[in-house]
Amino acid sequence: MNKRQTEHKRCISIVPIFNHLTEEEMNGIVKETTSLTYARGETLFHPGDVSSRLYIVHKGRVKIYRLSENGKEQLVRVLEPGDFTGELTLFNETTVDTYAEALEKTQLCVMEGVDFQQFLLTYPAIAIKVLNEISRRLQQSEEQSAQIALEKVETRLALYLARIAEEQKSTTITLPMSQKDIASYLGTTPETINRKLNELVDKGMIQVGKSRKIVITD
Amino acid sequence: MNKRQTEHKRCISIVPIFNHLTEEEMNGIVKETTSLTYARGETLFHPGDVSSRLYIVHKGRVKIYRLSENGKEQLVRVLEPGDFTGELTLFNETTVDTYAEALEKTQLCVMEGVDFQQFLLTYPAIAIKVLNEISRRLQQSEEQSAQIALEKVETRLALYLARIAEEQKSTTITLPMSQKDIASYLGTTPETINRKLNELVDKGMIQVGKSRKIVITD
DNA sequence: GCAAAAACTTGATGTAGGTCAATTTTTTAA
DNA sequence: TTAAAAAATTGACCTACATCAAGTTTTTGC
Repeated sequence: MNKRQTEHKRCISIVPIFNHLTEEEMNGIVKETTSLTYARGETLFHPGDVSSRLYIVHKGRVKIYRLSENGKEQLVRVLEPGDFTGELTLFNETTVDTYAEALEKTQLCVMEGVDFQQFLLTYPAIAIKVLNEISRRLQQSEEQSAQIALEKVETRLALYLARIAEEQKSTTITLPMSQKDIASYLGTTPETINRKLNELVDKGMIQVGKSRKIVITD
Repeated sequence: MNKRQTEHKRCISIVPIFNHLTEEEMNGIVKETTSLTYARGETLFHPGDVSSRLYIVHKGRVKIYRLSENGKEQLVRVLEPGDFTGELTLFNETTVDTYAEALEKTQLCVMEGVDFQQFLLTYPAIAIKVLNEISRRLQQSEEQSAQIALEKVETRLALYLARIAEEQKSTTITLPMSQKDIASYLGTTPETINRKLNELVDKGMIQVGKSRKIVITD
């Protein structure tokens, strides 16, 4: 196995949906993937692309977002190492309808949709893992939708901070993105996020430190 | 095959994800399903239930919705005959977090999650079909989320009417639900929907008739 | 390390649409 | 068929948040 393949394998092996495979099976996938590297700010794909590729993040982070006709941005999701994305409607030739942009220097493994589909047919257990992951995302997306529709910005922000605290298993958290991106994710504006953060400080619920550090006191 | 089984089979055979199965395969599923009937307004399940069942609509319609803490409702989706729902995170024991309520007299086929999972392992092609369907839903949900976050109510309503027109393949449409439910679906209030409909009439873009009929002139 | 870019901050002002309330119309179910 | 319930309609008022603008601070990339 050459150096490039070793690199791919390292990528595949960290992906939750693949990580229970045997050595041999994993090598099978490795053959089908190629590796790509993007610099911060570079675009992986954008609406109109007809790619049906599966992207798996190896190192770095990728943000997935949409634009409205008047140019406003909605951040859909941020991919961390081990996460994947791509048009998973593997049968129908669908057009991409989101933007994907590297938030920092990012390395990905890429697989053609048709290969991935073949792979799922060979390993149904993986298909079910993928199904689980997509279902989880669907549930999250529907919850997000409901929150934007029903909750005030302050509530959404508080819920968001609580989730980050849970993810980071600490009441001292580092925001994983800029206030601008948080605003875009929560369906509001950077100014409002900033003001609401201040309100939470005034209410004694949080303290804000340098470089996106926040201590949750309530 | 007895009468009840025939009934089930009729149910299974209309579901897009199952309808390419052979006679024999279909009979295999039929054995695993039971039939349920609900009256208009009855609840199929609600948050807190730990059921992992798969529900397939045979006749009638079911609305899936969420409630915020302050009691406001967000309509997530309406299931028509052939549609399915259920916690598809088949592995992890997840708790239901939505309400499901029959919009009219509704007949469903029900399968236990564990049976369904076994089924997907046996027929990987069906797993991929389900994956396709869930991916499509995810895409729709993310689009919905972005629209609520970024677009004005008038735009959302116009897009909604356009989609209904496309679904019904006509510029004379019958709204599939009450203004109250449309409001809930679009993340606004019945009063606002009513006013925006009137504005569209004033602008000469639509005409409204009796019993939820609308003619789209623009 | 430094210049440029991006992110953050704060104030002033405007408005889309939410809320409340009361009436009329339509639908439902017995 | 009809009474009761639900849905639609309309008006008056209010507020959460967007928008615009103008600094200030932090981060980035060379």
